[in-house]
Amino acid sequence: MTAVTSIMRAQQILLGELDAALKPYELTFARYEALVLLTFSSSGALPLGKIGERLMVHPTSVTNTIDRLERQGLVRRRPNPRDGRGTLAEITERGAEVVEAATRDLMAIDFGLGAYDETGQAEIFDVLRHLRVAAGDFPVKERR
Amino acid sequence: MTAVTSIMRAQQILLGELDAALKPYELTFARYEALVLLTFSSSGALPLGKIGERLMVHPTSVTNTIDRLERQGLVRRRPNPRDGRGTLAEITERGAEVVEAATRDLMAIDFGLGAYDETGQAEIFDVLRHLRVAAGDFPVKERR
DNA sequence: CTCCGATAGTAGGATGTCCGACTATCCGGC
DNA sequence: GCCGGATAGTCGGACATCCTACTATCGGAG
Repeated sequence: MTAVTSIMRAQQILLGELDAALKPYELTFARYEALVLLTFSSSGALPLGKIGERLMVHPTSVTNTIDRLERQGLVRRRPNPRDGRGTLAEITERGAEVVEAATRDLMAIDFGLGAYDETGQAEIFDVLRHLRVAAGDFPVKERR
Repeated sequence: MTAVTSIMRAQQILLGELDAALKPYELTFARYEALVLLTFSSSGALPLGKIGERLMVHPTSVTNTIDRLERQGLVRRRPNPRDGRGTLAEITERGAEVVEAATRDLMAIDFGLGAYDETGQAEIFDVLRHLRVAAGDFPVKERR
C-alpha cells in the first residue's frame, strides 16, 4: 500500500509542477502531450483515434483535449482524406511555436525531475516497467 | 521525459485497477482513502482540514469527497466541539463495514501491484522517495 | 451489390482536482 | 474587551478523465 501511495503522490506532485510550468503558455500537461505527439508526427497531423491510442486515453478525452487546443488556435481539425469517418488533428504554426517554447521551459526544470540524475530516472523507468507491461502499455517504441 | 511518462502511466493504470475493484462498493479510490483515514483515527472522526492535510489534497476536494460519502451514508458531518469554524467527518457504522469489505477486496488483488513482490514494492517507494521529499511530502509517518 | 457488424468521433453525465472568492469563527496584541 | 489578521469550510468555475449512447461511415460476407 505504501508503494501505491508513492506512485499516486509522485504523479500528483509531478503533474502539479508541470502544469505550473506550462501555465504561462495556457497549457496543461495533457494538452502539451498531444501537441508534442503532433509535432513528432511526420506530417504534423494524426487521426484523433491514433492520439488516444498513443496517449492511452479514452476517445472522449481526446475530443475534449483537441476541442480546447483548437479553440486556442494551436491545432486545426481536418477531415481525414483516407477515412470518411475520421478527423485529423493538425498542429498550426502557432501551435508549433508554443510547443517549442514550452518544451524549452520544461527542459529547464528537467521536467520536474531535477532531483534525479540520468541513473535515477532510468531506475524510475525500470521499476515501473513491470506494471506498465502487465497492463499492456508497452514501453517499447512502436514504429509509426 | 521517459521517467515522467512512466510515473504518469503507472498512476493511471493503478488508479484504474483500484477504482474498478472498488466499483462494487460504489467507491472510488479517493473516497476509499478518506474512509480508511477515518477508520484509523482513534475516534473515527477528523476535522475536514486534517483530512486534506493527510491526503495532500485541496480543501475543496475534501468538501467534495465528504459530500459524496455523506450522501452515501458512509460518513456523517458533525460540528467540531472544539472549534466553531470546524466540521468533523465521522465514519458511520455502514461506512466501517464497507471500508472493511473493500479493503479485503483490495488486498486480494495486492492493491493493483500483484506484479511486484515485497522487494519490488520497496524499490518503488525508495525510488520515488526523493521526489516526494523534495516536494515536502514527508513519507515519514507523523504521530497522530 | 447489398447488408450488417465494426470503427471514428461526439454529446451528455459523473467524478476528482485545483484556484479564487466568500463567510464565519478564532485568537493574540493593545 | 475590542480589532484585525489567520484559519476552516464552502461555493462557483475550469480542467481532465471515464462511461454510455448515438451518428456516420467503412468493409467484408454472401
